[in-house]
Amino acid sequence: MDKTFNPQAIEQKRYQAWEDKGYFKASGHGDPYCILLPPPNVTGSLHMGHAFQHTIMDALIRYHRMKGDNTLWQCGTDHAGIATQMVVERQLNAENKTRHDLGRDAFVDKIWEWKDHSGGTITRQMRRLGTSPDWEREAFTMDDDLSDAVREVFVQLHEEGLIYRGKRLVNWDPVLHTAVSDLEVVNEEENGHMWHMRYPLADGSGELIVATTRPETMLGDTAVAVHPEDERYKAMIGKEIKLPITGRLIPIVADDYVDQDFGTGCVKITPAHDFNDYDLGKRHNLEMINVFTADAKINDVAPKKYQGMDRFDARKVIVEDLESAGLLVKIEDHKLKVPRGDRTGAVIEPYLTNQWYVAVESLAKPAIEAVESGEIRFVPENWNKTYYQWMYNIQDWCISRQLWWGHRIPAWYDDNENVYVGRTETEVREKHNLADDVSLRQDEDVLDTWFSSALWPFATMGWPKETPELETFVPSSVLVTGFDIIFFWVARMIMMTKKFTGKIPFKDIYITGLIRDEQGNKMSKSKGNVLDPIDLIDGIELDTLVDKRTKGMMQPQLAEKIAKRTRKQFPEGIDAYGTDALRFTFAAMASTSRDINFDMGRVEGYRNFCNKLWNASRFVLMNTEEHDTGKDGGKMTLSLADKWIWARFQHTLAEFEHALKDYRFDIAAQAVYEFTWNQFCDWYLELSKPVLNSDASTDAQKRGTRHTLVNVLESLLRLMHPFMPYITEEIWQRVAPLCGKQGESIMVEAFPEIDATKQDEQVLADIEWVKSFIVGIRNIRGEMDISPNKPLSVLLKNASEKDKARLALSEGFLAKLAKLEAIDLLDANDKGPASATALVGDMEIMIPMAGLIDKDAELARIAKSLEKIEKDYARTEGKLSNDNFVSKAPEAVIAKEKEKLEDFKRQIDKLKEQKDTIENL
RNA sequence: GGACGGUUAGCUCAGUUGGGAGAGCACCGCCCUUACAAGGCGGGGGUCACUGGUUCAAGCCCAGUACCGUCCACCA
Repeated sequence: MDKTFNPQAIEQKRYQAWEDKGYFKASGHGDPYCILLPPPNVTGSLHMGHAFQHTIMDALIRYHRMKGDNTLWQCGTDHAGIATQMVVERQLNAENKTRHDLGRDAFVDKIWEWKDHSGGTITRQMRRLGTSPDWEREAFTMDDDLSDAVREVFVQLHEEGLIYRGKRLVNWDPVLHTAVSDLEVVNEEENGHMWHMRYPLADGSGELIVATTRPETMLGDTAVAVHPEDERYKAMIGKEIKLPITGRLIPIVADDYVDQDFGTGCVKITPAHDFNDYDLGKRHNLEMINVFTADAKINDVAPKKYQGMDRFDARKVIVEDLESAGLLVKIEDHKLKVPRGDRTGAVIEPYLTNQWYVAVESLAKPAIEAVESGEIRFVPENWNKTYYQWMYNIQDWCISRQLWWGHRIPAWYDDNENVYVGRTETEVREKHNLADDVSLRQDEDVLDTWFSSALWPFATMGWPKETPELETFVPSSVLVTGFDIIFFWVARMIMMTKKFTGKIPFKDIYITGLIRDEQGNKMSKSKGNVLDPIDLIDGIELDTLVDKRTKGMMQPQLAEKIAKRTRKQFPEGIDAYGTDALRFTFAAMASTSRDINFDMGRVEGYRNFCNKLWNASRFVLMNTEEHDTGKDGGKMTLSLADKWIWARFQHTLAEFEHALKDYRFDIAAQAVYEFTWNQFCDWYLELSKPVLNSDASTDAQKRGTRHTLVNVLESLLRLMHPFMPYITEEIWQRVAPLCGKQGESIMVEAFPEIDATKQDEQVLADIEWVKSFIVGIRNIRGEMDISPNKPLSVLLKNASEKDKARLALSEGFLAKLAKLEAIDLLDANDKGPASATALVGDMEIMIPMAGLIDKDAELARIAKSLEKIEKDYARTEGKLSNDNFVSKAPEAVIAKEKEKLEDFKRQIDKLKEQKDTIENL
């Protein structure tokens, strides 16, 4: 084995072997355990959020697989309608072509071509991360099976009247030329203006001043609204305005919606271009005049002058025209929320079109109940409030998109615009008795990508066919995902799965935190703070990293700043930390907090941890390979340390499993780390050396220690495997045979089980005694500047029978670890020579000072600990002298305090005694 | 406007039912001790944001304040 752990050397070959052997498939026996991978976009590449969530899912999957469960990780990718279409369109644009040059069929073919060729990036990267989903079941939301499910759901919902078509105001993306759902619109506050415009009354008797942030929409105004109680305008209700520029006559209406105190108290109403105006228009039966084209230019309803102008150009011209007509009162600066498409960033336009909708109310009810009843559990629990808040106010879902890539809506129209819904055109004709010569054309639109994602829990299991998987793996065990898609995806899966299977889709929903940069900023290309998980695994040169962060930016002017910051933060580039270190980092950071600031220092720390494990294993192997490890029998005597490390391991194992049950991966990781480094390496390996290296040890003792070394390590590797699959496999292959194990791979071994016979509190206490003995001496050495190499003779004062018994059990350990050449007991009344002392319970360890220890230094050391203990003593005494405390606190607490007090007292007495002795030298 | 988080060591974060403030990194000192310098041994460092309350006892429970953040809705 190399002296330093080198992840590159092992990862690839191990993964290939696992996949080739089919270890990722569900075993078919045991309790079902299933996780559904949130299907990443087929266009996507692995980002830190994926890597984090996939690590957690893989840890759970590997754990349950090792526990013997019938474990399935269902994976796949999402066709990601808009994202994918945009990627391929950009490629066409580069060739100076548009999708319209190709036509729909050719364009869709082109996307499939792209998918076959380039769609595998993210699944390749998942493999680098060591994830173990059942790749043979990998699904794609546009696969035939899933498409069948989509059509089936659509038709059934339509038959029940839960899918309908309607002409309504929708969120329209004028760049993509498609409707989008509410969730795909992001509202951000931006600086804008408020224009105050004069609207003259038709009878010439006066005017109203309206305030608007969108003057160009005045072309479509069909009313002016005032509050019914507004004294200023009450008299004008019912009169007409002569709309400037168009000259149309529009009514003044009264409506509660108007806020008297905002703006002028007069609102221009444009029902075709504003959601609130739309509602108001319906209440008042107003005309709806659409003045925009699909790309948000002024259409031919408007006066000739404005036709064909972009909406923002038209705004300028209209404001100018109003101004020159003396109709512009003033322009104020005004902050407003601007709706933008989450994909394009284009300002979304409320736009009147025909779309398909899902009526969600009846679907939402059982979905809410599933969470309220506790059948589905959010972890952390608080997320259910977010879920309820949205679900209680849920709006009908616009599911049609004017795109080419996606599931085409299974609806056909005849020449009279009658609509027929069915699984196929043939079915439609049969069902509606349409003769072959009736021409039918299919709806041009496709479905929202999230429509098919909503079916993921059952469509991937074969629905609508009745399959064994549907029976076994619905509901799945846990959904691991981010809070950003609770509405988009989680809620809709619950609704659809309840509706079509009658079952819940998953029992637990573990909501992970969001990975941010070390300062808490969101990682984004424009901030130039994105980390690629693969770069953390493989490492990356500084120049390459700078290139990656600054190439192809939307705002190239930021490039220089980003380059500079990157060079400052990573002067040497990024080290190759390896998959296991990265995974362990993610596990260790997965606490309950909703934001996770990714700290490179931790990756480095856990890389060091891998190296520590590697070298500890090297030590174990050096001392066991080609030696008798007791695997074939033979008498074995276990040392105190051997028994202790087993007892300690039981604790760690219990803590790990308990933490995993609560999805506290941070606690689980911490437990493993602490055991491995602070117990196994720092103490047990050191404690094994005296046994292995001493001529006085018997074969049985050596065999016992070797057996323990190799078997504890082997168990530990299995414990760690879910977090760190590669390094544990690599080492296990060498270690397992020394334990007499024949298995092919650690990943199909059983997870360690708690062995009650190895839980031994007495042994744990004994080693604590040994440790404090050794630490006491090391402390004196450290503070008194006594070289660790200098052998010391120590005297023990006030040793009890128990101390003596423990001494007998551990003399070899003490001699070696504290580097002692002699340990002698003092008689009860012998004060002994002037010494530096350490306390182990009531026993004093004395290191005679003669020629070794400076008087003042030792006095200072005593003063320091005396000060500390006296403070503790005072606090405890204060408590116990408080009548309220003594009369009201539980007895156990009081007893504990009393015990503490006595302990402090004893320590103080001994320290004072020491002080006197030394002062009198 | 509504909902939900956060504030603990220089940094990133734990702190389970209230009962002697923790980890990693960073820092200081000593050490290349035959697994590991990506290491070993020892050490320093915190008014637990603030105010008040409950309690014998509060980082933890309650009320309020300040600051930071997220989501939803939205006034033209």
